[in-house]
Amino acid sequence: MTVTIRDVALRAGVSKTTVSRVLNGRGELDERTAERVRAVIDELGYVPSARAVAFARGSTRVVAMLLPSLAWPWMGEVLQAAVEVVEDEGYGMLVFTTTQGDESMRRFGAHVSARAFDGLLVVEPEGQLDYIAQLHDQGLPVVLIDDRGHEPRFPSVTTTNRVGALAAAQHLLSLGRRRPLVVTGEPRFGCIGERLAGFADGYRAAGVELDPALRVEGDFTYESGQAAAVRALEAGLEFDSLFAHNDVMAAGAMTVLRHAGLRVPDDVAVVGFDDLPAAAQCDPPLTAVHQPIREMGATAARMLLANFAGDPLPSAPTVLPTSFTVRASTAG
Amino acid sequence: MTVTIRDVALRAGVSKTTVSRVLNGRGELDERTAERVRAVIDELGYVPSARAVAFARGSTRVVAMLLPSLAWPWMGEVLQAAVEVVEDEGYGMLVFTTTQGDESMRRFGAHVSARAFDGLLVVEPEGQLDYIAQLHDQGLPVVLIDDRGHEPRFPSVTTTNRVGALAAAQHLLSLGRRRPLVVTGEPRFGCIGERLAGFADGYRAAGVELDPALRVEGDFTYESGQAAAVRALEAGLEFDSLFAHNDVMAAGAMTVLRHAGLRVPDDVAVVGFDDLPAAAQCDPPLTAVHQPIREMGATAARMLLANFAGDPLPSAPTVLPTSFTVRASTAG
DNA sequence: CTGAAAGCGCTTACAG
DNA sequence: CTGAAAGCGCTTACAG
Repeated sequence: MTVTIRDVALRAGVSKTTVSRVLNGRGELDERTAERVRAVIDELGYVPSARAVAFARGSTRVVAMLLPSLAWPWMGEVLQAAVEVVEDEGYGMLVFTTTQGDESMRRFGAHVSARAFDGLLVVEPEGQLDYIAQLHDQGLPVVLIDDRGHEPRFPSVTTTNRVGALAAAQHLLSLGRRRPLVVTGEPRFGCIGERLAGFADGYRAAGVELDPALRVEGDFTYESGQAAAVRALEAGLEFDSLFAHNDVMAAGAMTVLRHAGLRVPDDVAVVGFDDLPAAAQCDPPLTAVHQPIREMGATAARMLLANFAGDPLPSAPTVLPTSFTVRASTAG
Repeated sequence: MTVTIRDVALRAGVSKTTVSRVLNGRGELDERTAERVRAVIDELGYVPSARAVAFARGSTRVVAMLLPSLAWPWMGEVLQAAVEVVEDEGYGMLVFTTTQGDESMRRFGAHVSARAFDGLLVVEPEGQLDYIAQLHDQGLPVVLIDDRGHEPRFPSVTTTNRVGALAAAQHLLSLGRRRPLVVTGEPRFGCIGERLAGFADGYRAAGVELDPALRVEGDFTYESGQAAAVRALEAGLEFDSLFAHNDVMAAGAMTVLRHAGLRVPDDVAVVGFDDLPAAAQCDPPLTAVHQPIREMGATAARMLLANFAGDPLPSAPTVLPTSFTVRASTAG
């Protein structure tokens, strides 16, 4: 049989109330009594039932994270970072993915309604931003990890897309590259506009107006990076560098460039965005704007936990700075 | 105020018992009564509290997964597959990682003791196989997803390492490659022995005894794949093909080969193991033994859920077959 | 077919 | 400093 608070109370000769107090360090209590209770707890190997505590307290000590497919490397990174923070506080992390579309959301909604967790972390909630906002308005603590520039009406953590892209421009300029091909993500995302603007800012500051023809749209996939490079080459575009809006497209593009006989970085210097671990494993290793993915996940989780402890969630987005990692794809 | 079973009972003019019955479809009940109760449930938007149900039933409808860092691509795949299965049954998935070593295990142990979930999925429990076995012996439903050949004393799902490696050998032989360099993982893992044996089997069947000198040890990382290739080249080893015990080492090795002026597949045909999505994004795209990672995750999750429903967990490992994916790294 | 009542294992005013 | 008692919101024998 599993030991309960009652067993401990009986054995220690105190009330359950007292045991509960030493467990939670609440209320003044005679240090000797506490000592005795602790001894019994150890002796019996007593651990409070998570179910009973959750029920009695009305909170679960569990936070949920809603994200698209975990099969994307970016997701593993944020999740990992958030899990670590949450675990440190003894909380559990419940994960939900949206790979099944509406069906996923229906299932997720059931857990929300059942109040199966105390707070929520969200990543890339394409199409359900309104639903999430509604949950937030209904009182569920929510923090969005906003890598797509959604700028929602509820708490979020994001990064400096514009400044990051500016750094990419400055780096390429410092290498004398004045005709960069830009491989963008889907323009409907706010971050794409920011990255384009920041990049243009950098060139404009050096007196270079970017040629709109040197812009190809991708969709963040490897294949779209390849396709973008193919289109640019077939169109006979002339470029001495390439700035892709994520690492993966940069990698796809580099493969195409190499097969076309172009050398990276000699003929084309390449810069990515994200700086995931795989960036270092490209050939050549990829220079990239470093997005603080882990910090974003950890910060969002910390905000949520602080909120449980009584701190209000900041209404303005929390912005974490990008940095810039130089590797062989630009640094010969 | 959130609506409870009491509100529904009152409004429908029945007892809480009856409401509970229509909720759980248990016991015979007048269809008209049930209909009326359902109407009230809809009207009030009633959803049973997950906390209260878990407490009353003594089970949580949550399964946990313990895995090493989520930052490894393999992990995202298994997790994703398991999450989908679990979500389909309305269960939640709690994730724990072991990136913090003993501290992680201590925290995880606290959740186990608190009976915070009904069953456990484990991946690569290096060093804590005994602890997990102990949990299993104490009655916690556990399934190991065994990609490392641990062959534990409790339920597990694994794949055909030996047969997979055999297929790699046959493929290389069909290409006329008789001097394969083998880049292994750490030999302490059972799967490595099996992959070596299966590969040797294939060659032996063709009358070729593999040269033990043509074996270099790696540790499953990209860098170790590079290092292995460097060592082989520096040692002046002659090989016309390369079989790496995972994709990532194959990718690392390919980079080194290319920089050494060797062409893949013309000079060296390369085969990996795992066939993660990234294999298709190598240059050239990587031929690989396909490990059924997703099926392994899904199967393990299904076994656990079936066990909750009363099915016994199989005592022998459940073995899922590998397949073989041919791409340009061997198929010029 | 339906309900009253006990029970799941804690926490938390309230009283002393 | 400590305890008796109510309460959290369900499920489940048991009785009818």
